[in-house]
Amino acid sequence: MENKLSGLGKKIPSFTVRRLFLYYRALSEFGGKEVVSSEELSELTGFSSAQIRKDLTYFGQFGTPGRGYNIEQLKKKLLEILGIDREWNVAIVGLGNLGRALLTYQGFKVQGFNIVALLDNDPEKIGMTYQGVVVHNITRLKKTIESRDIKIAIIAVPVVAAQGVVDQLVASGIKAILNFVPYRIQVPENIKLLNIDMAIELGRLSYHITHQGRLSGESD
Amino acid sequence: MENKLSGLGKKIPSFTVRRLFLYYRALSEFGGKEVVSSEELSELTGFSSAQIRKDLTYFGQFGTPGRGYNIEQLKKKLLEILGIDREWNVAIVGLGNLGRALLTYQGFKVQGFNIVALLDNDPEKIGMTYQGVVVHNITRLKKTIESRDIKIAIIAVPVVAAQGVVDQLVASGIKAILNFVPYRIQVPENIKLLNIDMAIELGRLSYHITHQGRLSGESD
DNA sequence: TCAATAAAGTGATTTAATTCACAGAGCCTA
DNA sequence: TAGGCTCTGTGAATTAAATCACTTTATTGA
Repeated sequence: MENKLSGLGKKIPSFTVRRLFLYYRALSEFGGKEVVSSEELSELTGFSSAQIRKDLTYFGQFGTPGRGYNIEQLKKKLLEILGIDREWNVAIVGLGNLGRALLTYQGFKVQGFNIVALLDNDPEKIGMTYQGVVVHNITRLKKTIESRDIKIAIIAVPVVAAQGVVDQLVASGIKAILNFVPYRIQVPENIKLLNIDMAIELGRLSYHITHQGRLSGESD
Repeated sequence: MENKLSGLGKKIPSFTVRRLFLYYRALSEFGGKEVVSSEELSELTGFSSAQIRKDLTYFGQFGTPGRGYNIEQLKKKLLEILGIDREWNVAIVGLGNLGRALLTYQGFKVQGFNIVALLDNDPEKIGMTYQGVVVHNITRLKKTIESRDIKIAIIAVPVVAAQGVVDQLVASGIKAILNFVPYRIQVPENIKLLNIDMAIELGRLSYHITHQGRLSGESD
């Protein structure tokens, strides 16, 4: 248990990581105050104060009993824990409407995710520049990923191309993939794959409307 | 317990609803076969066969012991359960890059979600037509939502505008909102709000890379 | 018509996540 | 500098979800 910050030895619930990010965001909206209690952070984020305290203690003891948490210090710790105390080079593969929209999404840059490479297989797009970044032929994927030290890729290609692209990304040394393709992609277990599937979410919404008024206990 | 299909009386886990959608998608990829067992569906979706059976029995008994599930019949049931056995009118509020990309996303239409209204407050955009749909001034929100019988809205506006837009949507009788704005929006509890927060997901990816090799038990 | 078999359905168990509730640590005031 | 107060940190209890493992039921072939 040498290094508390790493969360070594304990199993961190997946939801804890999500929440840490939201704590960070909430803290960033604070102005003026120096210290915040778990109770105040609870009101701001909607999570229970007990949960906030427990989430934080997975990684160490950051608070002062009787006082609360020093805001700047806690923000710094959260940045470290989440690994966003640095910049990341990111590639987008697939420059259809969604891929191009993601490229312009400001939320990424703010958090230090820089989109430094674009890849597509459409001859019309190869060579074009979007937001100052040139589109390369997907055949140059490995070279691009390696030379720019890219660890994170966002994919927004057609379903039929998705698994092939991912296989190439994995072979190129990518570590994490954000997948917008509505398809169950396979990756080796040392690679982190997160899926954003908008169709599922719409399905959940229509489920909810359809079952309104009944206790169908869907949360989140 | 009159109507099993509605899930009345039981509490349905939120993840069950997600999975039902994925079962439906998997079944749709089947060709030729008439019947499928929970074991086969398990291989196709990655969820355990026991979980699949349990998920389905929340809504009734659809299978035949010793045989499996009739594919066409099960697909039909899943459509009903999810409420996607019909078409939904959907509005997009906010036509920045993301909003426009969502408009062209084919995945929506395929599942019967028709984007029939676009709303923005930018004079440059009002009156323009995207994908055959005219952009209306957001001041006409209520009128638009009501006249087109829109129950679902997708919002992709700037953070500062988000809560205000949602309040208007709620006042207009919307039932469900898919929110792409990285902000914790408040809604009355009879309204379903789902958030897609891409920054959180990137945060999770960088967390994972940063803590690689340690047991930090993040799943999904 | 009757095994044998295959797979659904489901109560019991296990595992994971959240909440509870309180002991103890640091701060402030008199 | 003691005493009260506040709020963290954390085991214990609870709740929720997933898995296990057994029972039941339909089907098929002899």
